[in-house]
Amino acid sequence: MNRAGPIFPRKSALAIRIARHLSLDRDEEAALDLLEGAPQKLTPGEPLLTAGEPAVSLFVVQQGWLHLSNRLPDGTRQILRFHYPGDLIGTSSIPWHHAGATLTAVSDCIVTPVRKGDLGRLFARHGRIGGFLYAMAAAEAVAMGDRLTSVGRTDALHRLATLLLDIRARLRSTAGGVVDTIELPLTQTDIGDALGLTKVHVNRTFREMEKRGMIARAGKRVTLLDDAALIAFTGFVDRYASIATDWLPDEAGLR
Amino acid sequence: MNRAGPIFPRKSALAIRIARHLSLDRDEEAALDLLEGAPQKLTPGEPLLTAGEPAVSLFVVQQGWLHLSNRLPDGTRQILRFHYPGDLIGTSSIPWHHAGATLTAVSDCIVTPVRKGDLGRLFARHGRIGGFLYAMAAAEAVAMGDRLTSVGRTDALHRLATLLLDIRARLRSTAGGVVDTIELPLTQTDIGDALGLTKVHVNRTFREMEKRGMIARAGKRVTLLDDAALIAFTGFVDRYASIATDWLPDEAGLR
DNA sequence: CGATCGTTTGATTCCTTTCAAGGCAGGTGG
DNA sequence: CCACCTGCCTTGAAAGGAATCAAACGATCG
Repeated sequence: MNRAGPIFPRKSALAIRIARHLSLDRDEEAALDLLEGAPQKLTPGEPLLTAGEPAVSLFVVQQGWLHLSNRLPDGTRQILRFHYPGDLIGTSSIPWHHAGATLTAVSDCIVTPVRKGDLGRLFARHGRIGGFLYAMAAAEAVAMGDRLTSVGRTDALHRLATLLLDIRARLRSTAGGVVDTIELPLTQTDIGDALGLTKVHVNRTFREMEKRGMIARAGKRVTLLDDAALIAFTGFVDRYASIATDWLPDEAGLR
Repeated sequence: MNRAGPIFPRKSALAIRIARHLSLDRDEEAALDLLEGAPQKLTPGEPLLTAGEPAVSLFVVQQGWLHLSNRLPDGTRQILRFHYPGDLIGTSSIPWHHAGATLTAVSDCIVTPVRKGDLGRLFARHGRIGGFLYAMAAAEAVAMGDRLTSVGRTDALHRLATLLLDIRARLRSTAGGVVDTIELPLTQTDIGDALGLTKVHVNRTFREMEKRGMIARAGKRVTLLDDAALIAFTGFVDRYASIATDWLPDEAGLR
């Protein structure tokens, strides 16, 4: 890797994702090209934005994983969701002047800032893109609802299995191809904080899954051994496979 | 009440909420006036939209409460959030052609439909309103994150206290005035499904809160006895108090 | 090579569930 | 007008899943 400058596609991962769902006209493409600022690198564990802190920008993930978390008065933490390349993150600071939750890098990351004012202009001038971002946010809300369901109503085995399927589904939606082995940059503590479990119990649950032949592990690498069985076991629904845009007018319909 | 036709403000509760945060020009007001279809009544327990069902419309809550829920293969239910007047609901069916979760009336309700295509045109032509809807969705996502944190990381007493504060905060943001007594249309089973607890334990937790002098109950009416103490106890943050719109261009800035 | 962070394992405790059943209020039908 | 049903609230006893407490082990790092 070249240290002199960021190496990632000239096109933003967000622009690529949008273009995959929406056919953009010249104006819209130009607006997206000007949206993001200079790329920024993060190392594992580095906070990008802390809850309560003033926030003037959102960010686009270009490379790496991050997570969004809350901290309780007693110090315990809940991880709300994980973010992957192409995600527009820091949306929790849109409705207020301060960040509503904390963003932390999980792996080495590259992100690009989007000033809130610029996002506002994008919404005002290129509403179709705004509509797509709205749909993306809606899909993410559904995914968070699935997590809440998992945490609120299922035991540790189901929660962990669902999380693994969920992570795999997102990696697939980015990577394109079929992924069946996951390289997990997460510690068992992180996983526990995402699932509402202690790290000790996460560990026991991993072992239980191995013993049952649901997964195989090698270091940080996890392989899902029987897809169909896991999906049947958890009732998992992939929310990332696609996002409908037919409810948005096509270019002509803009009038 | 007059049965001949719906009795609620000519103005939609959504338009009122938007206008409270954003100063609308004539065009935008007109667009909002045409957005919603004929009002529809619901009785308690009546489903408005069921997960998996094809969905062509969202809805605006004009009166009453509803909840959004998921059901697991084994029949258990998780309530994801409650909806109140002024909320745009059914957004979980935006990214797909089918509803992503189930909407059910909690009390007597009046809702008005918004066709997805009409919402799409609103986004494309009146992007500032789209931006506001995006901010509203972001605030709701943060609130759901708070719920997830509560369910994943706190015990029954904290969860219930937080829920009561949350419900009270939303009623206040609608009702305007100071509300300290809540008229709960929810059964203890509903509350359990929202908090990831059994109805039995919800009951014991209510009693415990009474015993500790945190609340008083009379039928379905709950009174929060010591605000400051409850807020300190839970670390509750009111996410509904306000929504920033200064990141959106004002009318002039539209260009 | 000590130090630190993360994983693993065991023993015990505890919060919540499960199972069971009585009580109460509102609605229905005779 | 009242017996009867049904849904919801309430309470008790026992069982269970996960947390807590404790400690050993392994790997990475300066």
